[in-house]
Amino acid sequence: MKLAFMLQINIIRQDIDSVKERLKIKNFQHIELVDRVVSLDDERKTLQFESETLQASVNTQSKSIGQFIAKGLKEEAEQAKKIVAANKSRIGELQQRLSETEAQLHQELVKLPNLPSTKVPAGTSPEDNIVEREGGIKPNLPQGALPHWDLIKKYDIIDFETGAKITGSGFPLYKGQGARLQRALVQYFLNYNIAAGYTEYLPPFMVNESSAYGTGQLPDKEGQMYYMPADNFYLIPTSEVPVTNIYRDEIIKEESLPVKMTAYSPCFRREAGSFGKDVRGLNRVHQFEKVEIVQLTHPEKSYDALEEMVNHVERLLGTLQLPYRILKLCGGDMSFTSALTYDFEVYSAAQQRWLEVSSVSNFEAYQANRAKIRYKDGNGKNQLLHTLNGSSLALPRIVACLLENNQQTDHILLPGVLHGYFGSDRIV
RNA sequence: GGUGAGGUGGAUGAGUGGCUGAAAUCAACAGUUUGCUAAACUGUCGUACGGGUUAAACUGUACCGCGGGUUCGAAUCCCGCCCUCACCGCCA
Repeated sequence: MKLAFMLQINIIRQDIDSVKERLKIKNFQHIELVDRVVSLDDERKTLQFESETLQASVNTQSKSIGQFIAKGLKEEAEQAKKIVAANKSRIGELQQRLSETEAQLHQELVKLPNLPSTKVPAGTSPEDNIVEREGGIKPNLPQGALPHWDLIKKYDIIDFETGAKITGSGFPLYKGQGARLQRALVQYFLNYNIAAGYTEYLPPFMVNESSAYGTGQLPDKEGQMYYMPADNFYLIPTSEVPVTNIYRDEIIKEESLPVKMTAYSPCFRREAGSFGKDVRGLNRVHQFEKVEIVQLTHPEKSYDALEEMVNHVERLLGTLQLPYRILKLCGGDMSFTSALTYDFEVYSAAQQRWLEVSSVSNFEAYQANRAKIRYKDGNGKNQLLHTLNGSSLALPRIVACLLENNQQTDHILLPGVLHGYFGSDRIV
């Protein structure tokens, strides 16, 4: 971690003004951090230079002490020891200040979010997102159509009340056909990703602090993750965290790129402070199932990979026959770590609103810098690669839409691709 | 949870206080040889942060799991922690 942040400061120093400009596009509120970070880095360099120069002379002296002793020149040895002792106390002070400065620099640096790509539109709220395209057909629901929170009761497939009894609100208890539908969707999504060349992983569902820093959840999302103090572990908010960290501190052969990985995991999110119909039913829960795709790519190929991933998710949504739209997020709505993000939303016909079901992002070198994920280039130099990820897909809102959009008077029809996995063409 | 062994460069693996940023072997890369492949031979071959340079060259410091300590000097000695492996206990 100590080494990695050094790389980022050099990128900032190359063009301080443009860094500030791009942070403004991201609606970042503390632009002054950039200047602070640069001046801390100046201080660091000065201290380091002075301390290392002194250390070099100490090292030379120490060698000569060894030689004096070997030749039996006691007087000279004692003399040299005195000089060394004087220098060492000075080095001690410098080192002290240096490590304080480094700690401050690191502390400030990790507060800086990723820079948005030049393709990102300015904006501060979801209204400023740009609709790239829409697909699928919105259904005309019959009179008396029910929202999913009523449908799940009607068919007895998800029990929020008992989930709340067992754990708390936002922890759904899936039952019978509801549980089976979860399993069917996970299976289908994984197989779909594997067919596109992704390697399947089943990762740990808790991560340590280094992993959480590596992908940028810390320090930004501290408090949004469930934390286990006894072991200093975090429950994962997405399998992006463990999966990307598979390659933390690794150097990958260039010819092995891109690395394509997929994983199912439950996701745990505290999501404090929301209420009302935004969080009703499956719209927002503390634990949910998700299948994720992650790519590690050559820096020059990452935007091609992003497009490929967007198309991949779009086709997947198409097979579910749900009406969807793709948004390019504006600077202010993007995550801390992202350089460019496309959100996928499906249309929830009974609620008559769009629900986010996937978010596909290019992090460029931001995560790679933190997690020290590199490849060796043609000149034998280690270079940061680019990381990307996306949901394919998050289950709850998909389920909400499947239920609402396909409801009939006494059953719910499922799309054809799920029949085999679910073992039936309908929920009854 | 208990006991024991161990963590050294891409890999294997030497190294118990200065001549060790680290032997040797393998892998990798470059070259020579070779009809091709193979083999043989020669050379290169860790990382990070500084100084220096148009860029190099060159040069300083640190790093042998992590963090402290002893010493003029630590991979090597001491303390704490983490991890891995083995066996035992418990257990899905």
